[in-house]
Amino acid sequence: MQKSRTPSLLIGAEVVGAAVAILDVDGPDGFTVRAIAKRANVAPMAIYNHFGGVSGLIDQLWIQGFSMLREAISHRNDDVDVEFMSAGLGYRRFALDNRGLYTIMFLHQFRNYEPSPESELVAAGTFDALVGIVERAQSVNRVGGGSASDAAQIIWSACHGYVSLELNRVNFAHDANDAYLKLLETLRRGLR
Amino acid sequence: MQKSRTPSLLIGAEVVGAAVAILDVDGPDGFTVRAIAKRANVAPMAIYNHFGGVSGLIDQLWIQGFSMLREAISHRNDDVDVEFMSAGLGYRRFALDNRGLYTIMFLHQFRNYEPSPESELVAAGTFDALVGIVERAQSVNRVGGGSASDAAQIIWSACHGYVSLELNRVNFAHDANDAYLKLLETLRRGLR
DNA sequence: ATAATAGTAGAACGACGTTCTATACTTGTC
DNA sequence: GACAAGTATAGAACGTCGTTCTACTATTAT
Repeated sequence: MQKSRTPSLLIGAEVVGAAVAILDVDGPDGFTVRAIAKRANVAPMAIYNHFGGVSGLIDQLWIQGFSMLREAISHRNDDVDVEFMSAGLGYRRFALDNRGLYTIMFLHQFRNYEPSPESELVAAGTFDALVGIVERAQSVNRVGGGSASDAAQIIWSACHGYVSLELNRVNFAHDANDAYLKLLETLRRGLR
Repeated sequence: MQKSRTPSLLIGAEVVGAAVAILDVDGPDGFTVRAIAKRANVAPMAIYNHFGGVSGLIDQLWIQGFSMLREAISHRNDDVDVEFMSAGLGYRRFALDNRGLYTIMFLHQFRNYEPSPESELVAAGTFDALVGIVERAQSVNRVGGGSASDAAQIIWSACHGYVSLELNRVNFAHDANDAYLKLLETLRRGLR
């Protein structure tokens, strides 16, 4: 017996919300079609009708994650030092506040999933936002004159590595907040 | 009909070898009990008899990985700059040469797997090796006088982040080798 | 030669991703 | 309000997964 139906237009949002909630709480282990559908009050088939399967759903979450990350690191400021620090702090805040999305983006290789070309483009756009920050810092000689891409890759690597280890509970620092600040300062000094 | 038997003493090594080989080539997707057993010319049950299940096998690989990583970053040298750089380069070389082990240690959350307390100890020991390098650098004022653990965490974060993104093909640098060298130099300058 | 040890094959269980089908709720149109 | 089209639903089904159990047999030690 069929109890009720979720309107077409809402299904996408409900499923995405349920998927994120499950990832936040249970991690990849709880991320199953049946569990997501149940939490979204939706039939398992809905995930296939609306996203073309689990890979399509993950792709949607990937895109949402990189879009949000781009916003999280983008805080234009005339003081490039302030802009750099708030980008770095924003990166970590995004990861800690959106563990589920960060898991999809960086922490887990989902079965049979490969990011679509469109998803790769969004990720590249997020990276470009960071390159922009570096270029503005270079224009006032706060960062050395080498390749902006290389410097951006270095910054991203360091920030990602830190939160990645932190989320996996592999942080031996005395104060996690303080150590991250030190990391950002180290990058700023080192990149001069 | 039973064709032949693998002697008890060899089963462990055969299974570990097969598991690593599968991870290296196929990644986590190919990492199944049946596939590992087949490649090792062993019965699936052997994994349960010898390792107590998949979790036990992963634990063994985790321990082997962190032991090898410890060796890979440990190259005592009177010149602390040389020691630092060879540790950094050794870290990346280990990751690139042992993608399967690195996947288990950092890149994938395996279903129902939590590192055992013994495994955590080995990982902590690897981190301690890095702390030792930092302390020797501090003793000759090549690294600032703050917490050695914090500095080690920063270095580990940056190196892990770089190879993690690189292994996931998220590297926008023009020359991956060159950008990694820049990363190490940046850390060295920034940590003064 | 005999007995203990231990690796083997194979069936079985529940849960997974995925596909298919028939049903019945919703929505838009007359 | 009646009707047709669209679409979300439940449920069965397939193959594969981790895991457990059992009967069998190759190996090893006595």
